[in-house]
Amino acid sequence: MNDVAAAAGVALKTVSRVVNNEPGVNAVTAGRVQEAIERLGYRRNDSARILRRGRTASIGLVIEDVADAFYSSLSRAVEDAALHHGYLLFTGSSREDAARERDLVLAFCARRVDGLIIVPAGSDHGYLAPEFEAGIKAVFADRPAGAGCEADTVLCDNAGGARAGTAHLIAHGHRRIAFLGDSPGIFTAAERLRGYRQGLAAAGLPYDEGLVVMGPPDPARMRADLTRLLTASDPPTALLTGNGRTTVETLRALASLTDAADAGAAGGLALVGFDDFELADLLGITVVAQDPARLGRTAADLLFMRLSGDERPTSRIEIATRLVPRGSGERPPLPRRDRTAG
Amino acid sequence: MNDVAAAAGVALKTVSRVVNNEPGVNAVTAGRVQEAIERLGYRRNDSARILRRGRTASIGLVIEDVADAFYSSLSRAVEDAALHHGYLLFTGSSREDAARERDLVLAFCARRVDGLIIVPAGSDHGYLAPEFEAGIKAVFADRPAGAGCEADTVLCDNAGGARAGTAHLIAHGHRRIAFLGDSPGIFTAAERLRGYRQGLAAAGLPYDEGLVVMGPPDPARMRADLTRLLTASDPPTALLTGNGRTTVETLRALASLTDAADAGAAGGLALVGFDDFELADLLGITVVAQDPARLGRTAADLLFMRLSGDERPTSRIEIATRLVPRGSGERPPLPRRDRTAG
DNA sequence: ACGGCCTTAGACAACGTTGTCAGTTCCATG
DNA sequence: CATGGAACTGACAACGTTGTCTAAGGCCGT
Repeated sequence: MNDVAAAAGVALKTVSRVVNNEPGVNAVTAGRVQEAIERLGYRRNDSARILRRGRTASIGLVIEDVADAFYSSLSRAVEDAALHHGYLLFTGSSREDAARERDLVLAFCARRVDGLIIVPAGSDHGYLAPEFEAGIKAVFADRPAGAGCEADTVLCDNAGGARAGTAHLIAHGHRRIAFLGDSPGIFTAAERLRGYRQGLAAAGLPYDEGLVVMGPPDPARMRADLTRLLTASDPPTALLTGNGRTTVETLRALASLTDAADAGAAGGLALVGFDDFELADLLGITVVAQDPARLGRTAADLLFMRLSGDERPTSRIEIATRLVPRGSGERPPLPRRDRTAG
Repeated sequence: MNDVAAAAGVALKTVSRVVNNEPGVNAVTAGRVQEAIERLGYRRNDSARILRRGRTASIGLVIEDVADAFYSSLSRAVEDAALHHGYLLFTGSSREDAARERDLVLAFCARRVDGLIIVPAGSDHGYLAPEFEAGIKAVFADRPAGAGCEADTVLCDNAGGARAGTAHLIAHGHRRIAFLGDSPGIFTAAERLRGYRQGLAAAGLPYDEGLVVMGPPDPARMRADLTRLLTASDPPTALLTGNGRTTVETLRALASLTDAADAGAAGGLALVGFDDFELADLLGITVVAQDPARLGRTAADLLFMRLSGDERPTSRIEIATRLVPRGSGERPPLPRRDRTAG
């Protein structure tokens, strides 16, 4: 900018005015400055601008994994909102690691992002206190913040969705419904388990721990668990899977079991998956659909309202789920076979 | 930092040394400073640091759409590499819009990112010249830069993959193979068309323009085009689809056609899809698999080599594709039916 | 002709760091 | 005891902007 000023024979401040389209510069002078800018290929240094002005016009987004369809949809919604407000977006994946989440968030804060949208992996967000003190705004998405951290939160109606999925299966005649969820430490997984239990209770069905399997969606582990479930003395006739990855891995496991000798009840199992996924329509999989784009958009809207000075008490928004019947969830229970004869 | 210095009764510079773990500070002093830092909740301002040091330890990634599985895999690989090198990542989606790509890139440059990884949407990258002049490093991924822009480039072997897919179908007896590609203006789409033609030529088969349909994967348009293709007098017995989205929409269209009255040859069509996708295994879809993670990793590696001073001439790397047979591509041609009798 | 206002332009400090250099203290050594 | 050097600490400028304040000149009304 100094060079431009020298080249155009004006003061630094005049160049600044031209660059920022500030009024009060004579058209002729502005033209001369413009010409110098182009001749020198000058581009404003936003780092200095940020330092001087105190606002960075950027926000940070911490999700669990960009490569996951749910989070990449969310990501895109946030990105659109950011662009729309003229903000730039830092992105990082926590990979379900609380320390990594913390490092990312603090790195973003060190860059003085104006706001954060966080899908928390950890359950302790005390580390944010000094940042809040310093005026950073944060919105939690998909999962609530850990205790002692007051912030806006946007969630899916996890329990409600799981309850609806369970009720749907029950309405189609199922009495033994297994729940396959992600690690119970994950908020959404726990909530969906809760909804499943509510669904059973509402229909007067007993809760059987033997029908519940939880853990990260590792193919080998899931295949083993499914085999165990289906070869038990009183196997389930329906499955409720707890998230997209789990649903997909369940389908893979079921396919491999159907091929194998110990196929058992795998063939006619009813299935409802929590979270929609690409091609579920073609595969005829009934799902409880979330709306990750809406989740992201809502979180971003909240954040930008805060950034524009909104000081209302923090809110907690739940986004409704929608049951999409596609066939797999409407299958009636298979008549029980005597497995000892198989 | 000033406040911390005052609180600890030391000079600014000493605090700086402590914060940056520089040697030459007495343990006792360091302790006092540390204590003040914690008491005041001080966090270093990286904006100022960046301004002073000239390096931002951040890179910008411009892709086509985060919500697309191919790009989100690529994204994740880049993110991992960035994190590994201690860099932060700006992300933005161009949405296949050259102007948006340009705006994003320039915004990143204004923030003085150290490097860029770009999946170009536009074909003119003259706007980058001043940035290169200023020392920015850029790597193009998935598609080459427009004319007059010398930079490292990492591509898939698009033509080779399409050639292999075509050869695969020919090897299974097909003679009339349709190609369904994305808009011909997109580099990868054009390259894949080229590979398809090479594949035909290598087998001595004629190139029939009537068997080629290109355009953005819009469901309605694709359904109409497929219907037209399959109800023609001499319909194809096999399809080669040009990317993930196209494959998926083709499957949807085929499913809907099979339901409909004018099903025609849709049922027994062989299909090879360019680009692998989630659940292709369960659906039994033969694909020419790309490796987006490797693409991203390679691009990031190249970039970080440049950032660490590598001055070798720019390179252009092609990543091999891999044909994954899963059933749909191994179906023999259906015996031709006399459509006038149908 | 003069004072006041508006337009345009520039000087200067400040944003919060870090690199450079200089100063102080203290210990070991001659 | 004097001296050299190592270890530690601090003063100051600079990074490239922008906000504030002041100055110069032209125009208007009186």
